[in-house]
Amino acid sequence: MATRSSTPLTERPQRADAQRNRRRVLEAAEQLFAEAGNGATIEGIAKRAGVGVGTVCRHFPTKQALLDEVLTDSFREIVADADEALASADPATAFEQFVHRLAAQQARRRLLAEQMATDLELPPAAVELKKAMRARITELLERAQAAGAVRSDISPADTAMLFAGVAQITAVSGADATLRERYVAVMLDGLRPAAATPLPGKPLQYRDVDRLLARRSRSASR
Amino acid sequence: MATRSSTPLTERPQRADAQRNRRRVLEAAEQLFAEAGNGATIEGIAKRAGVGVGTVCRHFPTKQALLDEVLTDSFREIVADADEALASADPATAFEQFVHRLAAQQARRRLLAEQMATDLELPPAAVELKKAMRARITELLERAQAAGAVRSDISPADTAMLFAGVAQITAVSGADATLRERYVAVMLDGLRPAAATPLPGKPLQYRDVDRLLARRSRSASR
DNA sequence: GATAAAGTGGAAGCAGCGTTCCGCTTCAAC
DNA sequence: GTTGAAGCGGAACGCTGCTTCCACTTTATC
Repeated sequence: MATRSSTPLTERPQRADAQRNRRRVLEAAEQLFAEAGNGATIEGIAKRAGVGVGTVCRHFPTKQALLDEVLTDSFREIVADADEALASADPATAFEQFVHRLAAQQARRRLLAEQMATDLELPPAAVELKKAMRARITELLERAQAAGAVRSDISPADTAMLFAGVAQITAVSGADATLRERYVAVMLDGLRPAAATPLPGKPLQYRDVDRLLARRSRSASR
Repeated sequence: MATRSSTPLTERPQRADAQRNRRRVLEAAEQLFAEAGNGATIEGIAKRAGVGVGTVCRHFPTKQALLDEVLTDSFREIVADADEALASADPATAFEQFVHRLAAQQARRRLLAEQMATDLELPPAAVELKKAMRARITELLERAQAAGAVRSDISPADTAMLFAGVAQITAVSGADATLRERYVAVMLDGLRPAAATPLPGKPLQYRDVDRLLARRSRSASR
């Protein structure tokens, strides 16, 4: 959706078979990235999509471009999930529902979990979506806190980190959805006001997250 | 300690400088694996140790061998931490103390967190240590549960997974110790009987973990 | 100190993977 | 149908990182 549209106008639309192939590649990439994270190979993606490597590399000039596209889709879906949850009347339910969905997204796309925690370079479209996602998380959390359903000494960034951790470990170990939900539930119990014991340290701010990631990606690129 | 001792007896002890270099390589490897996980390169390790790549590769014939050695050390330390905690009189304190230490180990050695969740192939020495570690975790948890300090519907394997997740996300994102302790504390709150809401699914057993990992490492070796 | 074994550094070899290139095929406009 | 452009596959290329090899240096023994 991003790559193709560098055609201003007065230009031929993409050929039908090309469009079909592009979609196939994207689907294959999503699957393989989900299974193997960044370890998925172009050749593997091409094979699963039933095309040659050349085709993959024309539609997406570099592996990073392909990765960006998949990643952007993920953010889009998370934002959509958040909007759906926000429509719910009950703030507590909204928060819990969203958190389960967030973890599911991250588990399904191992890639996403990896990237959310490590890489800084994001395509412009994804940057916007990430901002939107953060705003939604903040709203969901603050509403739940105002309703007394969630302890007040944690921040949106804390929330994101905590559930990213749970999602990542279940995704990486190849566990199933039930196990993931189990751990999300434990995590949610830890966030209830009733359970709250004083926490060490201060709530994490989003700008701290960005600083951490910037520092890390500068030192060891991997 | 494992590689060198294939010398039965009536054989020269290793030369002094060789021993020194071996230790240096091991230290450098531990540092770099901790920082960059499996992404650390032999050349980087050699450079940090102040030796040539040839030297690294003679002491440790493959990268995996080096990795095994570092990993085995980690397990050893965890078992030692557990023994120390077990010596504590109060089961609740013992459990909490150990869990903080476990997360610290896993965060310090990003490698460990990765391997604990993904790879199956372990050197024989590490296999024994892993068993010992599991036994310790079980004992710490069961004592804490018997004392009413931890909810009874979670298993030792659940515990390991949960804290591995927290440790991994803080390690990968390069967060500091305070933040990690903060999240471990939230997690511990989630484990208190007072907070407990019914959990979906069944407690994870260690044999389930092994099955998961076996399946995963068979499908995508990465 | 002389000597032989042990150890060392780094260049060369090799393998995996992303990217490029080009002759051939397929589509779609006329 | 014909034709030209768009798209395709996969071999070839280059880069990066693990491993091997060997001429040279260091250690320890006599």
